[in-house]
Amino acid sequence: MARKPADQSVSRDEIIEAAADVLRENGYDATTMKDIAGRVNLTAASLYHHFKNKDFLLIAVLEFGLAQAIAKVETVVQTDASPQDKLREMVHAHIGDVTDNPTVGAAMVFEIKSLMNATTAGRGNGNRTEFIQRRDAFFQQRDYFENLFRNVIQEGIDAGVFRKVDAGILAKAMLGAQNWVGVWYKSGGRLNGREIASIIADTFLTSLEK
Amino acid sequence: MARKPADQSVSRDEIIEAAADVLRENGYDATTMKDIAGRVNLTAASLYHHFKNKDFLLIAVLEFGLAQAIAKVETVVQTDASPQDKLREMVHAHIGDVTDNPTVGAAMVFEIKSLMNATTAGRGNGNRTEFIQRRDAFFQQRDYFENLFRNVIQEGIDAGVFRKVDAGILAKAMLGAQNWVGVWYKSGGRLNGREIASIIADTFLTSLEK
DNA sequence: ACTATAATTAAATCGTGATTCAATTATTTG
DNA sequence: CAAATAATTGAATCACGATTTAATTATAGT
Repeated sequence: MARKPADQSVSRDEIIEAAADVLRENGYDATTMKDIAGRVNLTAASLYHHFKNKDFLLIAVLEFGLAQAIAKVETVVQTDASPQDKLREMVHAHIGDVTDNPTVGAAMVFEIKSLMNATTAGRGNGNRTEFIQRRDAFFQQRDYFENLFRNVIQEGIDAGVFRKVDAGILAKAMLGAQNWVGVWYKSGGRLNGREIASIIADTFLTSLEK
Repeated sequence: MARKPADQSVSRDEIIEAAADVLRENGYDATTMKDIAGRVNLTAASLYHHFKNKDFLLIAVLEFGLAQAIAKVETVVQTDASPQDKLREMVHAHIGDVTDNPTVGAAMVFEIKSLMNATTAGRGNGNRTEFIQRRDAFFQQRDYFENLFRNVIQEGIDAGVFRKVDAGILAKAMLGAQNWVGVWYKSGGRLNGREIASIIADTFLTSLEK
């Protein structure tokens, strides 16, 4: 009943993934610290060694998921492919991320709500301001992610290869459709992630054709 | 401290709308029965006269919102307009619903999660089965709603006015984009609901052109 | 080896919030 | 109007779950 030997020790990242799992299944409030701890054979109390409180654990999960999505999409953006090809690959990257990591995918849709309303009432309150900052930073990252799409769309328009549309709304529509996949997707269904991505990418690219 | 005179009396529907409001702001778990009751000048205890428990109140809100959306979209479907015009109007109906009733709109996205995980642990348990039924029925309605879109898309394909696409996925993509509007839309923003609907309808219709 | 630091835990706090109860007043029905 | 029903409420219950604390063992640094 104390520190576990090195090989049974649990890392911060392992906790985050476990938390994402449970969150996916139960949602923030329905998920107890004990549930999360259980997944990695720890007790609830142990989690407090790694995270200040439940809110911070939640935000860590979301940051993790978003960072991953951004990373994948960014590599595509940095390519020197045509706007069409870039956008197509970005859709694949995002949907691929969402489908083969449904755990995080759904969380990104559902739990942001919990994030906005997070209390961080934890008695100690210097936390509160720190939390607010992390949360705001998170939402900025969300915007950044969305802008990756918006910018490529705009690039295409400026380059004359895309029809002239409202890039901002288009980007939001795309993210809506793509995020939603994380909600309804079930592995083993009629189509796999790649196929779904193809159809959705095709839908928007066709719409953008001049 | 007992029954209020007729004019101050609160109806079941008023409670549902108040609940939708609070839910929109705080999310299911963060919303207390007291919060909801407060909105209509009742006490938490009073709510139990109208709803068996919190879960049933939640489902009542969602049923209400979905029924409303379905009603609007259905009237368009029954029209004898062309698939193109029908689909355009359906998008307007849905997004219009979501934007001028954001309260319910966001709930439809976020709270279904709470619904799936609803406990209805209420000691009395004959409730449980009843709840399961209501919940299943609700999800069937969701499917029905989605199919309204799917069917019109398919009609268009069959009639040769739409490009041949996977109607099922298209419908999901559309609903994803449209539902998402309820999440980011703020009245007073750059565009109003009608304008947003136009852009999104245009996006998908263009994509479906032969 | 020895000391400081890290990781864990069992057990104790502490609130909060859903639900239940018994009592009370308004409406409705016959 | 009397009885039955509806709508409400304040005051208990009752659990559960986040967080804190003090103690304990493993590792790392020197």
